[in-house]
Amino acid sequence: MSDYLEHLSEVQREAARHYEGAAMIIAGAGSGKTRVLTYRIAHMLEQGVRSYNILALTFTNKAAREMKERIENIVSPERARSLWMGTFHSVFARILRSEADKLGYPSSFTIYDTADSKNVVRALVKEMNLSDETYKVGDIYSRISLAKNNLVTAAAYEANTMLVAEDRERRRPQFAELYKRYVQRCKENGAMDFDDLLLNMNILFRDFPDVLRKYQEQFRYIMVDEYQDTNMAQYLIVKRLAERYQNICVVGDDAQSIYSFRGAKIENILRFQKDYPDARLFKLEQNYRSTQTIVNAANSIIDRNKRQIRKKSFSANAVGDKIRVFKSYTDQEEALIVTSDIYSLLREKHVQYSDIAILYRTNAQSRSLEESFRRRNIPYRIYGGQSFYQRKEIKDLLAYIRLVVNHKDDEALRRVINYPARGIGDVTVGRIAEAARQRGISLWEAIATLTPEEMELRGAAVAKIRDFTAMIQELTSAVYRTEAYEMGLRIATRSGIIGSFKMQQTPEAVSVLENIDELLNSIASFAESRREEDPENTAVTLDDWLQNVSLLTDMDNEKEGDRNRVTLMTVHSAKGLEFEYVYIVGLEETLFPSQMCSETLEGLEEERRLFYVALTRAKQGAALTFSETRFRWGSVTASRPSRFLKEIDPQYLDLQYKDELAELQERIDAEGEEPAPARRFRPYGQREGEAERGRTFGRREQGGQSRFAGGRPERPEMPGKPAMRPAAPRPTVTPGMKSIGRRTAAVESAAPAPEPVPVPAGSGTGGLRVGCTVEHAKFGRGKVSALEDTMNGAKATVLFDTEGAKTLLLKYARLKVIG
DNA sequence: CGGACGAGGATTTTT
DNA sequence: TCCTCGTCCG
Repeated sequence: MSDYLEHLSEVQREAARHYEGAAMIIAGAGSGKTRVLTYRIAHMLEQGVRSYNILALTFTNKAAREMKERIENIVSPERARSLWMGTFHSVFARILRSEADKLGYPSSFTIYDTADSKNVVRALVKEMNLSDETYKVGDIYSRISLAKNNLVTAAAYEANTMLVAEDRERRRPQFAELYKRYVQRCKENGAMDFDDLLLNMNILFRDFPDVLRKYQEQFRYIMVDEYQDTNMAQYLIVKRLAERYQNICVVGDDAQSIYSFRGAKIENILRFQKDYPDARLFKLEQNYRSTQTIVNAANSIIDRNKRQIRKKSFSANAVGDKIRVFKSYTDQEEALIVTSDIYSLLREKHVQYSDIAILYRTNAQSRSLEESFRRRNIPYRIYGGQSFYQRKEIKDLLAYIRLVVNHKDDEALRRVINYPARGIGDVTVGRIAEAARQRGISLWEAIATLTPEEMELRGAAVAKIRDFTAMIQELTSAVYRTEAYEMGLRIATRSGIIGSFKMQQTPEAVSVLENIDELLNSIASFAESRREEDPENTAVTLDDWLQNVSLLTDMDNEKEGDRNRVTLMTVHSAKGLEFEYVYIVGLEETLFPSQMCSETLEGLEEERRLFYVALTRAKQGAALTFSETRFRWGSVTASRPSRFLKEIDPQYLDLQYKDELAELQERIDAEGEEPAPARRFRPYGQREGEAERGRTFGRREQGGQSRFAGGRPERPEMPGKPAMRPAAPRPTVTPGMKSIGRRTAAVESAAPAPEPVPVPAGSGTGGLRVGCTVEHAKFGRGKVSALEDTMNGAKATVLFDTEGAKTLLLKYARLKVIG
């Protein structure tokens, strides 16, 4: 236990042992940052620091969980138990719940995800009779988010003549009003959106000095990981918390800052030493992860960025293989090349599926890869944002749970009042909404307390509303005395959701039921892990679970069966991870770098950092691919190789299409550094303006926080809710996996014995022949009666047993060959 | 009121 | 292509 520091290099050890006072650790990719943080905390605990005095903020829940596990292994689980470790959002949600009354929220407030927030905006735009052309939901939402992240409240916004003038210029004069109503509506609904979690922390600390003081005392030691990706709101929270003891350690790498679109300010890390003049600076420059080739290649790219803290990242590992570059003609061929290359890896090096990752710029790119993997029996796992929770059935069930726990949640109520269909239509809901609006009460209060006459309801609607109200009431009364899983199941059953799908015998319905089952299972395992952590806490209720759920992502659930699979994810989600072999696909102009970002220098530099992040995920080897055409926006578009391919020092590259090397170089050269952007694809929202405005907020705010207004003290303090750990295990989901057919394929494909894949010329038909029996997720079984190869890919005419003859494009139809 | 059907949009990245 | 939204009819 005392030799744990010996696992560190000298710099690492120094950084780990320095825990009194401020410190900044600049940690290059693969420099053992997590290790340092882990040992640092372990060391503090060994030195007698109490675990509950330590706050460690990470970027993902997974990172927090893993770090905590490692710490527990070094010291002991008991000693590490009360560490405050988690994402900004989850830690602050926990604090806000216990202080909610001060800000006028219920402590069981709902956390709105992006989709919920957009629904609110959509409803408001409608209510205010604004054109949804000029007031595009996405634009409005991101502007609100931008304002919040820069601590500009609705009141401050309205009072800011400059911002208001800007909106007028942009023909969106109602924006300030919209913002105001949005905030109001969320509060009425007892809900906070993601940005509120940060903004409200600031308001809390600003308006309640005693509360701030309390947390300053509690968090005497603060650590922030991925500091380069913190935004203004996060920065200020940390600054306030650390003010008293100044025991703050931030870790980051400016070269890996990739979240400016979300308001992250790279300045925060650049400014740290000004904020804490006594701060010690540690630079971890040795990369222990990757081969020299990979590190050097990555450096050769990032060196092109102007604004950065210079550091010399180096590797003392093997030189390693060159980075291979593949070219394909279509995105499907690209997928095939990757597939077949994976097979060679498996054959030639002793590589497991789980050692391999495919990284791409946009989620949409996963499609062709997925398809190819499924066809060739490569087990894979897609990590895609929030996908599981965006499934309709999941959102529906969640809405029920939300409503049961928090009656004020109008969004949830609207969603479920007629789901499953129970004869409460728009007209009825409209009348209720009107009655509620007139009285300034929530929809729930309306249906629960008003008479039918007051809501102008008559006939069948009255009884239906009464039944619905009674059902919710009955469920609510059970929540706090029923175990979480049990309660979840009861809601799913009682609401009629399960019943409505059980009636249908379609494969879709079965799949929906499976998803619901997975959600319920995740509740069960959440409850279980909570009980493990805290044996005295016998009653884990559904609202405990709910309060965490919107902060979870796909990353947060890993199932045993998921172990040995190829990982598919966006570059953004790959941050902080590492793999033996990495494929970065879709290296084309307008895709990577993204069209939206490559028009400004800042944008382009961020894309470059993104590429740097992607490349440095690889330990042993990396391969890059690009395609000449790609299926985008519903049709095939031509694309050109990414400028990043040219930016890598060619000595580290191994082009796999030798005869065309010259051509490539020529072509890139001819096109110059800045290919003209294809303007026609540009959407309404003016990105440049957006960026400018972002800066405006920043400048404003630094000078005067006085601008932000917020909740005033209302009631005395209430006892806090028991603390929550971000440990809810989640079901395993392959996003986009809709039909059972697809799921089965994914599971079965865990087959061993990889076989070589021929790289075909016209591979469209994938083993299909006339006369084959096939299975289709929707149409069931059928017999192939004709095959045809067209420009668009192969087509098959299938005579289905039940559905008759259909002609299907093979690249879309998921046909399973049976015999 | 609710289901069927047709039109049109979708793709930046995430807590 | 797939999905969502709006309209229309039973």
